[in-house]
Amino acid sequence: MARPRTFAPDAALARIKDAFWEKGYEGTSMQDIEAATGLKKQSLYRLFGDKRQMYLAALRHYEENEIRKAAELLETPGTAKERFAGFFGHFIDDALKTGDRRGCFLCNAAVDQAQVDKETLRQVHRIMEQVARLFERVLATSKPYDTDAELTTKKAAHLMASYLGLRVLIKAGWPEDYLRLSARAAVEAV
Amino acid sequence: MARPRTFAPDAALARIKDAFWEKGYEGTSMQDIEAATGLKKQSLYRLFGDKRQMYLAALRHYEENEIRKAAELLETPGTAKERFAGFFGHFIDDALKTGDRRGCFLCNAAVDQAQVDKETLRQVHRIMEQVARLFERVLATSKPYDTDAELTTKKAAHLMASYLGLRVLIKAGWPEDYLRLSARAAVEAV
DNA sequence: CCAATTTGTTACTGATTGGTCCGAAATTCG
DNA sequence: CGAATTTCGGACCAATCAGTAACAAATTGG
Repeated sequence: MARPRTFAPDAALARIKDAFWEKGYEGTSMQDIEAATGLKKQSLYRLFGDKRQMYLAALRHYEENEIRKAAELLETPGTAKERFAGFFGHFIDDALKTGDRRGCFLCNAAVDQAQVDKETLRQVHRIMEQVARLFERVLATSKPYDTDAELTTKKAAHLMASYLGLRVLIKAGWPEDYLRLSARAAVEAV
Repeated sequence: MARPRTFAPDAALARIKDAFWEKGYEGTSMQDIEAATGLKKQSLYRLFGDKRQMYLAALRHYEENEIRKAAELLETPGTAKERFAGFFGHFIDDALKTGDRRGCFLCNAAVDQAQVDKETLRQVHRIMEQVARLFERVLATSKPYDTDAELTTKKAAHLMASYLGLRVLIKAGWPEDYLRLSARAAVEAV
């Protein structure tokens, strides 16, 4: 009884995520979002509410797609060191291969919006906690099978910082060798 | 022969730095800067050029003040581990005590402007390199007196990532215990 | 085929953006 | 004191911001 929409909302959201990911919240105008999605404002507002809700939806999309993909990267056989080496190496490879310097959307959001918007802060913290738990799971389920919970948490906390820091180093334009060194040291500490 | 200015340019720049530091480049309007400095646009533009130059000047001010202060934090007696433990601990203490969640301006700039503006990228990278060299110097001049240059570089690269990551964790609202764990692990890897 | 309903599109809103112009106030040197 | 010079302050600029209202096109159910 109604005209069906001519676009896939999820595909549009993926584009919105890309836009915010690249330029940040304030750096992305509604015009940018229109261009990225090929949709007009009215459709966007009807679908997502306002700009802030689009940002939060983009963050959720990042969680459900990119973070999920990253989690799968850790689902490999091998020792904990090997698994994390592959994980860290992937982001370096990717940045060098595609020249993608957008960094980690989660980290970007923490830096440029978590301060301004409490809901963003909550979401960022929640998703980061998820990642930390994932790291702990990997440490506990692969050689040398950490059993001390406190030690595991500490290692995971260190890996979190190392991961976020690495992605900032990538954004700051450090050369490949330096990134590899940093990643190697992080993994060796596991 | 001319009317003297009624404010100290450096003090004004310090305020501008604070504004950008807190809200980022796009998040800070000229109105915000007027309010922060107590100066009018005309004076600001005459003194610094345009908004982008104000940002770059603020970055330099950060380098010459905050980074310098941080460097002095490392100028303590003790082993390398002790010196870095004090260094990392300071930022955690400070964030908890003052509630200051602005993070590291250098890291913020890398995340939100290095991508957009090449000069910012250059400056950020240059200053970060300075910090990395400082870390290497500390590793080489305190127990256990690292002599292998490659190992020293690797440790410094790891400390850089750990430092930047820690400051992102702080922005993301992680609790004190977690921050301390992360810092402790980073220091232990030295 | 027609009425109901939801889509997409155009035009517009008031507010704010970074930046400029120009006159008035103030200070120093002659 | 007076001329030169510079700072300061408000008005002003076009462009852009996020968001809205109103209208036309399209599709489905009756």
